[in-house]
Amino acid sequence: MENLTGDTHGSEGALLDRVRHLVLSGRFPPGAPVSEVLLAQEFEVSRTPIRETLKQLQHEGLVEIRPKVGTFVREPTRREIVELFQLKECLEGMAAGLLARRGPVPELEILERNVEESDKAAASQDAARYAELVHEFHRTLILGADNSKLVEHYDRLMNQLAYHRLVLRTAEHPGRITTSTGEHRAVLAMIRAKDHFGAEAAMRNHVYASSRELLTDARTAAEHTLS
Amino acid sequence: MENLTGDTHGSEGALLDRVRHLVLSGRFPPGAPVSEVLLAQEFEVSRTPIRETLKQLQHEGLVEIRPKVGTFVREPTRREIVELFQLKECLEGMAAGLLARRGPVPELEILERNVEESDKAAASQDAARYAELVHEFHRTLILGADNSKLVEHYDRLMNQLAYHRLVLRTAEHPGRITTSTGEHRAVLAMIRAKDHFGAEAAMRNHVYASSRELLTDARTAAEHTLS
DNA sequence: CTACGGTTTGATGTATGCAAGAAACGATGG
DNA sequence: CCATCGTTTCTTGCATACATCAAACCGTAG
Repeated sequence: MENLTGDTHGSEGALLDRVRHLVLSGRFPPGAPVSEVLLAQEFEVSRTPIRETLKQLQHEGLVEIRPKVGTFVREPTRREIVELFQLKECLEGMAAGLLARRGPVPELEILERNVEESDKAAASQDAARYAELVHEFHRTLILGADNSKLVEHYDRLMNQLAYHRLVLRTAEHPGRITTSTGEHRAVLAMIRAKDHFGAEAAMRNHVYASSRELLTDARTAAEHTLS
Repeated sequence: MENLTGDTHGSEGALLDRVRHLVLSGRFPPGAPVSEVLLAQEFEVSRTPIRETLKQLQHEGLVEIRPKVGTFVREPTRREIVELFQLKECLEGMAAGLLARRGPVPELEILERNVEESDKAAASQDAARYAELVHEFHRTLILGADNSKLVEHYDRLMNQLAYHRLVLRTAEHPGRITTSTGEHRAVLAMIRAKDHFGAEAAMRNHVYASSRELLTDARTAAEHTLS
């Protein structure tokens, strides 16, 4: 589950990943300032590489840099989250379509095994394992599209969604587990049938359903917090 | 035609845009080294802001930074270009669909006027004006989707496509002019009819056709260069 | 009590100096 | 003549010092 984005550019990206992980860990509440000197002390480096890292994170949408003022943890608005899910739907639908066109590729077998494992995890009510498998399914699908630029944009998108904070809650819905696996199977069936059009539609439908679930969940969770 | 991306973050982005413009101007051939000190002298600033700028451009895919070696103008491979056009098709199709759902919005009138102007430009064989209008059409469509994250990803995508180098050649095909406008009209008709499904399909078709044209053009251009 | 202006403070933005490493160059041995 | 190894040189990578600016603070006047 470590290294979600998969971008380890040698030794440089290590710092970026560490800072990103720190920001996403919830140690900084949304809107909190992220001081350059504090991070520099934390990671025992100078401000210069920290600055570059923060610029990257700003580009990823994780933090907001107000010039001459400071860097702050960015809390995405509900609207932005909806927008990001629309994009997710678009990109993952595209991936499903492309994968369907490719024919029999090794990624298909990985996806097959994934749904099998998902069934086992669902049967044993292993929410953590199930969430991991869901993540793996989506990422394998993206990788299977064989489009490196799609992967790049998808990674950026998922970073913007602050993956850790949002998506992992899906597994907390026991009812959602079977539904999700069923939708995964539907997508796979379309891909196997080389129906790229149907595969795209099925994937879009799945992403849309998941996002709706997450969004209503977030709303009720927020209401619970308020009450 | 300046400021293609529209991202002028106060005074900071100015340098970024200038460096990007310089890199895209063809003054550096693909693969050429982009020295930090040279850029620093060119823009009369220190190496520090130049470094940050180059990191951004690397993130945009315009340059490649080899650690401890240098920064080099990145020549996208043909495959990458194809991948980017696939993404373009996906994103612009999504935008057309979203715009169709929105109903009557001011962007629609802008698009209407755009095709009118395009006809005029085509009639007078004003290739430059036509190219400008084509660009404006696509960007208005993206903006009309009312999805800020889509705009961000689209801008990044267009930067990666090294817009100046590739797309502006479209207008050099006299035959393509009318075809393109016709496809624009088809998309607009679907949007007016609130057929978001058809709008997306029409837009995808248009982007695909344009990309095919550009890619074959690039191939023949390369062959001409070689002969 | 409130509004306003000067000051202080703390942050970022930039410039510069030094260290480290990779590629190019040349000398040397075969 | 060619391969190889040491050296040189140019680059980036990082650390530090200074400049700059925004926001908070406080004292004062109304």
